[in-house]
This record gives sequence, C-alpha cells and structure tokens, in this order.
Amino acid sequence: MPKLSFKAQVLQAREQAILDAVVRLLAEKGFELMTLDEVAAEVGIAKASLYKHFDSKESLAAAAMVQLLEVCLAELDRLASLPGLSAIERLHGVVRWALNTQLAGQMPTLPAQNSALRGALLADTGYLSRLDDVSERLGAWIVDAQAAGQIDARLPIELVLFTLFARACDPVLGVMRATGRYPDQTLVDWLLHTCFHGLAATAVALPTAQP
Amino acid sequence: MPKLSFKAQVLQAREQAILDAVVRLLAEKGFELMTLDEVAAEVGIAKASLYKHFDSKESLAAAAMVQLLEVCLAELDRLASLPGLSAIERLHGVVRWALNTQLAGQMPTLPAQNSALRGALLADTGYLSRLDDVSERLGAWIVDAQAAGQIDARLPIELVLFTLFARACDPVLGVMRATGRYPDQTLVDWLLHTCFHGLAATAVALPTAQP
DNA sequence: GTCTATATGGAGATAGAC
DNA sequence: GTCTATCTCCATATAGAC
Repeated sequence: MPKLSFKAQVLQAREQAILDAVVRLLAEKGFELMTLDEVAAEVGIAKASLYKHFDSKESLAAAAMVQLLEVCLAELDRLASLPGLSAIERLHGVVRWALNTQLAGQMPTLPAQNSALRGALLADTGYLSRLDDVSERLGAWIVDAQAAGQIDARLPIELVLFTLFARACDPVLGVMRATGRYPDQTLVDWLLHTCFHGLAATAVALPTAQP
Repeated sequence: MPKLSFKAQVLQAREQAILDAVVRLLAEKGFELMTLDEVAAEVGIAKASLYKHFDSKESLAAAAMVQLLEVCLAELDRLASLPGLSAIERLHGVVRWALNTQLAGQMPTLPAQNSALRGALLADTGYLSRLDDVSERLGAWIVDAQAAGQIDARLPIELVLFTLFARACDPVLGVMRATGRYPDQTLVDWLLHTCFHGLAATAVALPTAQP
C-alpha cells in the first residue's frame, strides 16, 4: 500500500477517533439519541468538521458499524486460527467476545426495524458485504456444530444465527450489571450458559469465569 | 364503583383508544421515533387534544406501559387459575403469551437505559407498583420451578426474571418473521424452546404449535 | 375538550472566513 | 480541514377561540 504522508496519517487517526467515539455513543444511547454535538465534543472538534469526513449522521453511523464488523471479523480469524477447537467451542468464543465487547461499552444494539439507520445500512455495500462475510463464517460453524450434535439440528441455521446476533446485545447483561451484585465474568458465564442451554435445569456444568 | 355518565364513558373510551394507539406505536417504532402527530392522526383527534388527557409525551407513554402491565397481570391471573399446571408450565405460558403479543404488534421493546421514557417510568408509582406486582408473581413461579428441578437453581432469580422480560421483546421473532419462511406459531415454538433449552442439542422435544 | 394557530427549542446540515 | 455563526426543519408543547 502507498506510504501515507504525515498529514494523511493525522487525518486518518482523527477519523479513527471519530469512529471510536461513535461506536461508544451508539452502544451507550443508540442511534436516535446520539447527537452530533456529543460526537464532536467527545472527539474535541467542531461539529461542522464532522461533515468534512462524513456526509450525514447516517453515513457516520454506518462507517462505525463497518468498523465494528471489522473488529468482529478479526476475532473470527483469531478463533479460526486456534488449533483443536470444535465448532461449538468457536461459537462459544464468539458469544463470549461479544458479551465482553458489550461490557466494554462497544457493542451497539441492533438497529430497530424503523430506524433511519436501518435504511442507510441496507444501502451501504461495505456494510452489507462484511455482514454477509460474518454470517457466512458463523453459518459454517453452525452447520458443523449441528452435524456434530452440538447445536440442535431441528433449528434453521438462520434462527441460530439471528439468535447469536441478538444475544450479543442482550440487555440482560446491562441490567444485571446495574445491580452490582455479581462480577462481570460471572454474568458473562451465565449468559453464555442460558444462550446455549437455556434457563432449564441441565446436567451441563456452568462455564467457569474466563478472561 | 360509581356509575359513569354517558359523556364520561365517551371520554374514557377515547382515552382507551389513545392508549391502544400508543402501545401499538411504541411497539412499532419505539419511544423516540413515535411522534404525537402520529398518535393524534391514528386516533383521529387534534394533537393539542392529547394534552388535555396527558401532561407530556413521557406521561402518555407511561400510561400506555401501565395499560400493558395490566394486560399482563390479567394473563398471570388466567394462568394462575388454570388447574393442574406446574410452575414451569405457567412460565412457558407467560412467554408464549408475550411472544404472541409481540406478533400482534403490541409489545413495546424495553426502554433503553438512556431514554427519556426511563426516567418517567421510574418516577411513576403506578407503573412501578404494577411492575413489582408482575415481578413478585413471576418470581414465585421461578422459585417453585427451581425447587421442582425445572429451572436451573444455580441461576439467581433476578437473572431468570430479567431474561424472561428480555425474551418477551426478543428481536429474533420479528427478523425471522420478516423472512416469511415459517408460520408464526412455529417461530413462537422455536423461541420458547431456545428460551428454556437454548441452542444446544437436547433430548427435549420441541413444543408443538399451540394457539 | 376540541379545534387552529403559534411559540419554543433542539439537532442536522450549511456558509464562508481562515 | 477547521472553525464560528447561521439556516432550516420538525417535534414538543402552549394560547386562545368555540
């Protein structure tokens, strides 16, 4: 790739700072309640300057979602590269990563059916292609796990996939955390357990807290 | 109770129509995107007239949420009155009712942590007392189900309770429905199954579609 | 209580100097 | 590209006649 001038590097770093702030604010307040004034304030630039980097609030949020998917894809790469993991163990790893990302305040909730953001995302090919990529790779693991008798083969792949997406932003984590009664990693273990084994009593051991 | 004059009855019917519209719009678009113009249009009255019935958008939404909790309490009454049901069967019944309510477009999503609605709800004693009521009654069933070995006794009651609330508005239902590939009741059965038994393969039979 | 008309404020987006 | 200042729209909320 071409060498970037110092100025271009500064510019890119600023854009990165903007996207980080947007991801955080999307996770904290959601698209509707996030204001560009807040974004500008958090980055430390003028609101008007945001428009030199992005066309609109929607495109700004879409770029942030693309960045999140990139981070997700990197995690999928990491899990895929770990030797000796079964398909279900990789899926556990993804959910654990997602819940920890949520704990870190960096997991936006899924855009509601009616949000203005939804339309922008569906029109953004960069977003869609990465979403497809994530779905394809998770889908393959789901198929493998079903073949291995680890995921219920009576459930359609897409149901499993959407459920994993939904659990990544499960509001239960935030509400339970707000009680202040349990360590973060215990909550992650519990949610991981209820995601794959439900609320019913089972012979399955609860996962023990992992970093 | 005192007999209502005809005029008072008309007034009460109008308030009921308003609350129904608000519940529907809250379910469809959420609090932030719901506008009072829409509410007024749907009811067929002028926007200003809404303010003769309710002080603000927040109090209007809070009244709608109270109404939803009333419907929920009535369903809890109904399930409690059915003879011969075990605690877990009653909990299944509640989740099934919630999912069907969501299918009917009458289940608003939980207010986000940061929403202006949240503050209004936490300040509304009518809402809080009914929420406590629902929580108490579900909590008792959860304790019973844990004692009977039907709900995992290693999970705190509040975790189970919050999970049930979250599953009532699970976005997976709407997304799966949008694919148009599966009958509504099949989706309800699947979500009921994943709520209590998770995504993992089990020896448990899938629930068969119920009305 | 219901209406039409209006006030008010907030947030996305733009203008134009530097 | 960044800034200050401004425009514009839209949604909540209110005024005042009937």
